[in-house]
Amino acid sequence: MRERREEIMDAAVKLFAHKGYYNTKIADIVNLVGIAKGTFYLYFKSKKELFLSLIKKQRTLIDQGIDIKNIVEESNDLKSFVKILVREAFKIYGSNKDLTIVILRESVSVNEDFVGEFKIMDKERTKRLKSAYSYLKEEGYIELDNDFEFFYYVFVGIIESILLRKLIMNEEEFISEEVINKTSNYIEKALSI
Amino acid sequence: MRERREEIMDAAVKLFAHKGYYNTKIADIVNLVGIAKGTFYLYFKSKKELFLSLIKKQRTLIDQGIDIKNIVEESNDLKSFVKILVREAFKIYGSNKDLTIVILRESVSVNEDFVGEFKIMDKERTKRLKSAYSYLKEEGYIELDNDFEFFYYVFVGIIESILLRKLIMNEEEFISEEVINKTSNYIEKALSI
Amino acid sequence: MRERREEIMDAAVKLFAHKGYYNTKIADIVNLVGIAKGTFYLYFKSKKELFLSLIKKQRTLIDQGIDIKNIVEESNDLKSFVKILVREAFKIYGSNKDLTIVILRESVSVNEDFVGEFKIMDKERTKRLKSAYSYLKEEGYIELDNDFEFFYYVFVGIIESILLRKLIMNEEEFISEEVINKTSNYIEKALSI
Amino acid sequence: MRERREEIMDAAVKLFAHKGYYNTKIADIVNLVGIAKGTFYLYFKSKKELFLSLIKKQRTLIDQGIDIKNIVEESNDLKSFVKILVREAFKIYGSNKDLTIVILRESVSVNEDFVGEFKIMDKERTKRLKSAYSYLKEEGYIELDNDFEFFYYVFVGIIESILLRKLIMNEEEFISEEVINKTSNYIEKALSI
DNA sequence: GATGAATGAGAATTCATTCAT
DNA sequence: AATGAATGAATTCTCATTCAT
Repeated sequence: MRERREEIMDAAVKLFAHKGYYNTKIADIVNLVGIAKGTFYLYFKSKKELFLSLIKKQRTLIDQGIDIKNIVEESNDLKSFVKILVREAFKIYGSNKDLTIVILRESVSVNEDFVGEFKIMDKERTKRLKSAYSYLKEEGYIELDNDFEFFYYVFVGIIESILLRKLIMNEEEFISEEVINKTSNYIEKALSI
Repeated sequence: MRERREEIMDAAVKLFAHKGYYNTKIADIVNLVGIAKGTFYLYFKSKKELFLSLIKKQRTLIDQGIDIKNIVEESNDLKSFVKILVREAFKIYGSNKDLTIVILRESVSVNEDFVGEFKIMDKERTKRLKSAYSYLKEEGYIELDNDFEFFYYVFVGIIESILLRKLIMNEEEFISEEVINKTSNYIEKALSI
Repeated sequence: MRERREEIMDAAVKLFAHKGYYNTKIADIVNLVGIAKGTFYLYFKSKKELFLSLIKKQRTLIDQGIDIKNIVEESNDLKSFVKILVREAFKIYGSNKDLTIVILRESVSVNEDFVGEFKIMDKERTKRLKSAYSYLKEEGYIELDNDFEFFYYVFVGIIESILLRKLIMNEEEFISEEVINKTSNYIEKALSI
Repeated sequence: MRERREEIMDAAVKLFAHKGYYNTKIADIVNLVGIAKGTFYLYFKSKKELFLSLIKKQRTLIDQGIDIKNIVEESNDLKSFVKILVREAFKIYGSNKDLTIVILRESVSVNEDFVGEFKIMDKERTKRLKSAYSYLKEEGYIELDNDFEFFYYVFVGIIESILLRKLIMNEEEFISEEVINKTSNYIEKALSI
């Protein structure tokens, strides 16, 4: 039998993705899992803690899934770098659709209890993108006057925009080669000299 | 004296922007305005109705502020077109910072009561961007194989990404000429042949 | 121009009859009259006072409309007595339909503020019926063992039952000769030797 | 321990009978039962639902308590029929005094939410009385020109009039043989040839 | 007399959390 | 470990009444 704690997280992710954090009640979650209310509190101190666990899970997934160093080694120009990065990103997000939806949605919202975690998340992403940025610049793959701030906006903005829409539309196979190609093409063009 | 209704909307926008819809209570709003609870309900049927009014206000602002036809007339290539559009967009959003934050944040969330309104908002934006897209294509300013879907992702993704961060960081003068230039540059490069 | 006070009472009666005391709001009343809320309180101390005035009005109408002494003089047997009484009663109630509905409905309900008034109303009716009862007994028109309690139940029960249904069904001309005949026939039979 | 749900209904009936639906607050009910507010909502969706349950309970009681077919079989003339019916009715109502008061009182009032239920109640009563009426006519126990409408008024009017007064006066033993006799006597006389 | 914006006490309802079993 | 009935603080909303203009 799967771990209770994970069962609960899975149910919660489904509900959060479809109804949002505030409209998902503990009652909904335990109903979906098929346990009693009290049981929930054996595994999570509170609804907040559950949510924090989800953020951490997403962090871990990305951490383990995206390794800039690896991508650097595999790529020999801006085009190939961006393409691999986009493919990796889509692969992770696409295999955790509901969790991705939850994070995308709630990360822009403003719950005092979660901002801390989301800031950490953002910091790590920034760190990853910064190392990518350094590499691309060193290699002369992107303009000298290209500053990191906008490098970040282009990457994050385009990818999140696509993710949000494709995931919410619930497109089964949105990580097609075509989408990866197009996405990386546009990003590459925006960033290239 | 300013209209009560607007006073309430202003206070609500401030609070929604900082604490989110769910964490802002009617009590917070009336305290900020300095009125009694009952007074709130003279001007709004409910908290929901207040929020819907805010969405409509944003729609109106954008509707009146962005006129693709005008921009088309004033521009003679992709570069100038994008620049004017970006400038106009930033001007509107920048002069209604809190409202923009509220809409950006809550529009990705999933409140059954609001999805309808947000869908309308998205439809109108799509319509605007489609007419821009048609013009650019007719004039040969963008690639033939550029499809609207990604045209939309690039525009919306980059702009929203910038807005969200700049607004939340509360940068007083984020609509500098430099930001407009950079933003439009990246978008233009992404879209150009 | 009609007296404001009466205008208000008329509007209130209409609303009370259709929606009941609790579901009729001061706002409804002033809207129907076409005056401001404050104006209402120039003529009535409170919603309660308005309602008490209505009860008193009904009392007055019945007081002035039903004169047992008169009916006694005009009748020469149980049949004629009951018939005249029923006719008079229906005439009064029928020409104040809404007010009658209001009183019939609210008199059985239990608002502490009104029980006093309704008790007075009941006392006066009891007094009227008692004098009728005395007369009928003296004349030997009703059985010796007929006690007043049931005499009262028969009269009040049958008439109220008919009134309630006919009024609520909103039968325009419910006070037809036929209804009067039937009603008095049944009552008479119930009471006769 | 008695069922919570029934405990709540019992407390509510007492309060509704004494103070009416509108003057009885959820707070009153839970105080009388000795539970927290939230507990109320574990057993009833709302105050309305609680009231609807009470109406249905009364319907069930009457349904199970009065069987016209049975009464027909046990009786051999109008007198005996009416007497048995009156006795049965008084027995049911008398053993659920408060509930009867509540229903008698609120059924004449005009709450949009309850009219539906009260109409059903009235329909069932009409059906019962109609079958009684048919039987009595077939057997020649009541006049040929006696129409059902007035048959209904006599029965319902007299019985409700007695019930309302006796119950509100809170006469402990109002279902005495004497009251049954008198009541059925009057009704019988009113209806007989 | 007339107004109607403002009031605020009070009511119904929700839901995360607890705890005795 | 598991349960689920019970809790009550917190929240939204209502509406009779007031009072400055």
